[in-house]
Amino acid sequence: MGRNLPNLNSIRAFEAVARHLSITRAAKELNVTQAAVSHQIKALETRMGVMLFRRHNKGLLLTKEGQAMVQPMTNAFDMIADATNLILNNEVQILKVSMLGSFAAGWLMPRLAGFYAEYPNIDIRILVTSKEFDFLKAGDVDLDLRYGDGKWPHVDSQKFMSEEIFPVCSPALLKGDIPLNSLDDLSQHVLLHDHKDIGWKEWLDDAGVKGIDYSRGPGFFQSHLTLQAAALGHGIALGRMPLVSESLQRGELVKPFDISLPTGMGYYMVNIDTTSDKSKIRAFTNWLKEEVRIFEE
Amino acid sequence: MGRNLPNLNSIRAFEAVARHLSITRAAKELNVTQAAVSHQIKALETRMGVMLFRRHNKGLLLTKEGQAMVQPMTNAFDMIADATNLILNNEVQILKVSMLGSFAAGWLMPRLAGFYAEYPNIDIRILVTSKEFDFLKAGDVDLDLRYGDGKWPHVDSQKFMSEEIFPVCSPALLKGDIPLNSLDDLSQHVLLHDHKDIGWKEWLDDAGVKGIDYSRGPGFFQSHLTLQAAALGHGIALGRMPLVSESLQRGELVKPFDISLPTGMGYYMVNIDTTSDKSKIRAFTNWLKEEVRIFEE
DNA sequence: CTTGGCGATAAAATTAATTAATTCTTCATA
DNA sequence: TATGAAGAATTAATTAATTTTATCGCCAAG
Repeated sequence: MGRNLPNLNSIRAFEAVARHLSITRAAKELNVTQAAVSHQIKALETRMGVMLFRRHNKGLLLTKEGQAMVQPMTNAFDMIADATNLILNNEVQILKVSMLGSFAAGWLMPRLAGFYAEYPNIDIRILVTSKEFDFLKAGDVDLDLRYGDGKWPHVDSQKFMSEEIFPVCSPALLKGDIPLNSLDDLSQHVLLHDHKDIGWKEWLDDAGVKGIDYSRGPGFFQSHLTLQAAALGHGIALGRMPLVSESLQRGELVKPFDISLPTGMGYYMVNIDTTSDKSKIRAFTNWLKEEVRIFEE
Repeated sequence: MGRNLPNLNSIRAFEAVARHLSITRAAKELNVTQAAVSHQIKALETRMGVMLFRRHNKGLLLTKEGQAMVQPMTNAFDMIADATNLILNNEVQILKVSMLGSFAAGWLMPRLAGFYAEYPNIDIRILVTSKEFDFLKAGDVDLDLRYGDGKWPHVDSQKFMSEEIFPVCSPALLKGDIPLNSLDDLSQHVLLHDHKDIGWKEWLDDAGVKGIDYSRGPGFFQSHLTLQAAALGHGIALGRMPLVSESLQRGELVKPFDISLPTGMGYYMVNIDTTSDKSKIRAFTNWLKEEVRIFEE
């Protein structure tokens, strides 16, 4: 059906300008600059070979040709919007994603509202896993956000974030009696440990700090508890980067030094349900990658 | 009216694919590659968070969601196309353009069909001028395509093509008894002259040919007659580039050498009617510039 | 087994859209 | 009249979106 459609984006711009009779206001509605809309209108007029607006003292007026276009275009766009919204509102998709609780609480959850706003038809169900994803119970999960080194045989994974570690402590500790200005001051403080492979030893080595007994201080079996202890001012913990994001954001923890060390570990997306309906998964993974991009810049 | 419209180009691609139930056929209709349409569909599905087609062994099938979208989208695009065509077919614009007859015949006319095809609502009326455009009678011309050096005081002109000169002769002459292989062979031939400032002397100087009496041979008062004489095999003329374009195209004349000399003269667009309805003028001048671009590449 | 048709994909290239920074116009007001 | 404010137009540059090219994989028909 060889229709001879004009450029649809120009038409959209035209329709908005015609409703407002103002390029500036149309630009606001379309969330672009006034210049962008002006360009679109000019291009459309050139392509049609007809002026659509009469430029006037105060504002614009539609020409006869412009007049004739407004109503059909408005109707057409309403139609498109209605059909789209029907699907976006009625067809709620459920996307089941598994991940570590620490990742959910420390990084993902606070961002998820943005996803809901952008994809009102996709409902994310978070399944919290303890350590490694249990393949045997994988039947009802679409996507796994997995922590590790990416070396899982026969698993098609895609990295989306790298882990980094750096010291964190409560802001009160910084203002306390014991100074924490130089790296050497660390020796005066309690070091809090978690039970991960890369820890204080590696960070101190990387930072070039010598003569500190990196093994002293209490250890916790969950990173979460270590961070809590740090937030309570009990000492200095090694924060892990996506995980401490929220605590830093809220000011519960601060970064006394700006030296951070990649641990070689990271977060990976693993597609579990390889059957149909890839679109909801793509929608989520694209959004996730974009959030990471923003987070890291 | 903050509608939440999806990307309109994807929607157009979707509508075409849905009608054909084939990406390849839709791509043909849209005059793009199959890959382009595939990308658009994927992007739309991702953005909607819903699969619109079920990929099948043979061809595609619409999903429930896809089904729901087709009819409204088809209607919407029909509406847009109808409104557009109404203007394009009913509102015929007349654009009056003046130019030298030699330019019209030698370059513009054969291309004009392309303009009519692209802008069915704009009717070009060509007014042939003899030498210089007569400003006193300018009232009923929108645009002047003027030949010269561009130095017209108080005239807002924009160059769109440069003139170049080079020898041309009839193809029969090349096959004749007198050879025309090297520049020196020119001395064996009749040189045909027109009455322009830059001519055989300048071209021969530029080509580094010495010892040829550049003034011998008959002269004609109109370039057109000079070229006609050359086409009849009466000798070798200096062709001027936009003007001999058609004769070269049709094979009436050929270029024995590949040395061409810019004369410093050229063709300029001069806006005469500065009042309203710039769009038809822009449509024509944009098209003209594009034709020149294609011509010169 | 091959072959051919069709869709998906990745990377690169090309186009189109957008912005930032001005400029131009047209009043309204000092 | 100046002067300034508000909105549209413009230009050049940048950024984003689209398209292509080339290739792969799948499946069905020979």
